Amino acid sequence: MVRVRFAPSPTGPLHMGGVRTALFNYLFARKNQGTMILRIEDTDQGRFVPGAEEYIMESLAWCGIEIDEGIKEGGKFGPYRQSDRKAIYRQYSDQLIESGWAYYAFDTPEELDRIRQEGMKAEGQEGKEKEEKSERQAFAYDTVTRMSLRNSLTLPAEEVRSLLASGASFVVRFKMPENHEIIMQDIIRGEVRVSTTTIDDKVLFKSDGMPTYHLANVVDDHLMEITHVIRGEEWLPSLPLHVMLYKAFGWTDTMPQFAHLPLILKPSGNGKLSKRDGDKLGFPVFPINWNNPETNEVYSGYREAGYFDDAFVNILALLGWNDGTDKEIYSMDELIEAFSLERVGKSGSRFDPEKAKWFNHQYMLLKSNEEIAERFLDELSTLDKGPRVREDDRKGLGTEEDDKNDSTMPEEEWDRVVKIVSLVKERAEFVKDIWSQSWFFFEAPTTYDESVIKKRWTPEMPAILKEIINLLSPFFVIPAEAGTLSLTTELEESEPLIATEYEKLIKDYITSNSLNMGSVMNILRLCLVGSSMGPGVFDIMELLGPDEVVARIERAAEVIS
RNA sequence: GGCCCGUUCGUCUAGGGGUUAGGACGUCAGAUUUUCAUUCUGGUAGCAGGGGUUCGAUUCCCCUACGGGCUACCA
Repeated sequence: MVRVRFAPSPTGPLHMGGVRTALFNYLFARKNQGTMILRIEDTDQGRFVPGAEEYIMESLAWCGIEIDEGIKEGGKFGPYRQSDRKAIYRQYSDQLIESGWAYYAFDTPEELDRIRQEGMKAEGQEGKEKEEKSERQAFAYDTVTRMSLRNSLTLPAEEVRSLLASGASFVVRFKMPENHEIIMQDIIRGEVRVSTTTIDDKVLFKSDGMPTYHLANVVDDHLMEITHVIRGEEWLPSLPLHVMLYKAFGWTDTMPQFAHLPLILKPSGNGKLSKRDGDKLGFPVFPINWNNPETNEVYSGYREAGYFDDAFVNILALLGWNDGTDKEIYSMDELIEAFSLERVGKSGSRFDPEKAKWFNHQYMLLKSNEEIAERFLDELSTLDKGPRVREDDRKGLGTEEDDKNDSTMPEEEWDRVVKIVSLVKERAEFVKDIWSQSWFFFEAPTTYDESVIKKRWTPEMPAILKEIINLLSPFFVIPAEAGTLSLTTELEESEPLIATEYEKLIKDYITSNSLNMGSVMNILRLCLVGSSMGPGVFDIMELLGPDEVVARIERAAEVIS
């Protein structure tokens, strides 16, 4: 039975690299009918950030990453928050001391800092004689230095006992064996060997009574019966320690398998993508908006930037993984089906925001017009733009509950929006682009592109436009003389013109009068849209209806000439 | 500095001892179109360098370079 965990620390928002780690855990779990666990690693009380835990859960939920065991979901291996498991760790720390794998250390952080400083100076002087630029050897609490520091290895047993009894502050350190080669297996990287002489005596248990990541992680993974540890490459350097810990506890037989994922790098410049990048890079690094409770700053997320949840997951999945085919668009189910850790690459990947947009565009095309229309209307209601939905109708529009297409919107209006979406979505990357591609369906242009006028407008144009108006007037929905009147009865009686009928009407007129197709069409577009953009002129006419088309032509002719 | 990991077009990547080194994004050009865009077609561009091993290395090994990670009583 496969059991994996995603174990973030609630020190702030999760960034996209963290989400990808969660995703790979999830895909692996589902692929193997295993269990996905969310464990909150909050052993550093100093770095606790309010709201981060909720943020993590909401982000994963948005991505469709389902948790089987966790704080909210429960499970037999709880609690799932390390601060709630505090009582557990002490006994394991004690166990290691009893078995000689760990020891008490009484050096204060200040003392150690001072030693580090001095070491730097001493090395610097020494280095001067040899090589000016030689860097100092960083101090390490290790197999050689530990014998000259204040700990239960150097102090008389008596003194250790009285120190502990007096409540002196202490930490527990792992006693890294000397000169031992640790051979590790990583699913992604293969065999990794490290000599223990290069590893220092890591703190396992802090003076505040909490374990460090290393202890908590190993103890919890063991207790929670984790079978595979899938985490970022930044943990690879501590793998030897963890492996030694399993050995020290006598848990080698049930030690999980490890897979260290390559990192996601910034698109330009150096380094891995980091939380601190915030919005500096010109694209979001967070899955959903993050409101920093300390500064009240808001950092943008993919959700709010307009990315579809499935597109975002797809983008993440292909950062460092592929199934060996040319396929690039995957649903979550397809990802689960195709996923394997063996096909995760070894090298870090730079994130390409341009390609991310392309992915979103692909999902735009894939989704139904109705789904896009709903999102579009939601977007418009927050922008306070768009269809002339009456005030009382609009009330029903923005509310969260209203998932199905807005019942308060008249059906013809809804159909019209869907039609508009179908016309412009192929040229949109995000739902918000749909407005900039289609606003002229909802409001008449007030300005007219000068360059088009300059290029296409001729003295004969007013007469030509007049002729076109005459061509269309027989199809008015609202008779010119009538005032406000009931349009329902009129609508039922006359079928509105469709695009091909407009096309025939106008093209016939143009050819029979041997006019220039390009000029007339472009001027027509200019009248309707105000510039040279948008879908086919006849499609625009169909959706606008003859009354509006004529009104716009009249207004444009007046303004331009 | 030390330890560890990595290195195929600008980017994401496939491939793997003998290939015209494949795809995608981007970019450029052409075609289509009444416009912008889409779309289509085509082009551009890559095995970090040096040594081995081998009949033959981009592929295997070593070194160097470069990139990245870690080096806290943070995770």
